[in-house]
Amino acid sequence: MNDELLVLERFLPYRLSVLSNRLSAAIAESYARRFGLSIPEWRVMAVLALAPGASAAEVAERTAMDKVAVSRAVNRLVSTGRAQRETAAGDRRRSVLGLTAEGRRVYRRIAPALRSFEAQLLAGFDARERQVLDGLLRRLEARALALQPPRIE
Amino acid sequence: MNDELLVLERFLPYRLSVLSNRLSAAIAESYARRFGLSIPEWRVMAVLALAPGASAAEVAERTAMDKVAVSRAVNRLVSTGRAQRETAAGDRRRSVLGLTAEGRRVYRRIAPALRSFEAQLLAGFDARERQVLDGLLRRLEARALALQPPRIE
DNA sequence: CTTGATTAGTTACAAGTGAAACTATTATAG
DNA sequence: CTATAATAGTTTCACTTGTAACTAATCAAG
Repeated sequence: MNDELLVLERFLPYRLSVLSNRLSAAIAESYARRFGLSIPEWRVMAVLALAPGASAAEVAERTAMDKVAVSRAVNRLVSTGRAQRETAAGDRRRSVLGLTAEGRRVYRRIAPALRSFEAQLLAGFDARERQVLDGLLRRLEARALALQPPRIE
Repeated sequence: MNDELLVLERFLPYRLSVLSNRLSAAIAESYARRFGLSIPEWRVMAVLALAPGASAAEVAERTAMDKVAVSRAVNRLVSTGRAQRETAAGDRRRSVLGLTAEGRRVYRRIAPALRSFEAQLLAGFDARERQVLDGLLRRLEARALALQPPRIE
């Protein structure tokens, strides 16, 4: 294979991008249709369900979103009555975020459907294969963080 | 593990999204800095390098982009002198796209750097592991296409 | 204390994106 | 042949997103 050429369809970052976009689009379309949620909003909800009381920075950390995106998503969630924002007692810069009862209701509708979607996605994979996949992804994740960006001269 | 909960960090579509975004961002930043190319522009170039004479629809097909994005990317490439657009002889709706000499020059600078980035990303993987990864991805790609979106009631 | 640096989060603006409407051309049915 | 439908690609408009600048609060050095 000529070293000067790059076949997009075989280029790992491209394949991951296409696969990931297809999955995200299918998933996002579902909760957007039913609840008018965007991807950032859903991600914030998913974190707040497990980490109630988190600050915006913690949510950003755990969702791989930046703080601006979190701020906007939280605003929409608050204005639709799905999340609440208070000010931290000890540090009035920090916000204390959480789902409302309504937010938890929405979450409980979505989370199981997504888990079952994931289960179907992995339906053809036995336990060993899942472990292998997990391990390979874990190593790719680590390398992606450590690697230097391509140097183009 | 409670079936009502979804741990974002272990949810496969989310992991793929974060991994893919990190990789794409690192790569895109490189060719953006050096050549002012966006991701859509680079993808179009990558296809045209291998399939000169393709139409916009063929490019859209092979890059998983929609036709609007292709149209805009081609416009920018043409205006920066990296691609050329002619009208197909037999069908004047269809365009015949290709890289200019300058476009090919840019491509030859970028493609090897990206291949070497991919090589580094996979540096810790032996031949068998690469094959396994390829096979697992292939199956996920197939399932992603076949699967029905989550049904949220 | 008080001043400068840091941190949390928001706002503003420019650029990018997607869906739908549109133009031009070719294909098809009657 | 027309008239209608379908196809290729572009334009438009509303919306999202990303970067940088900003505000408010806390921290740290002197």
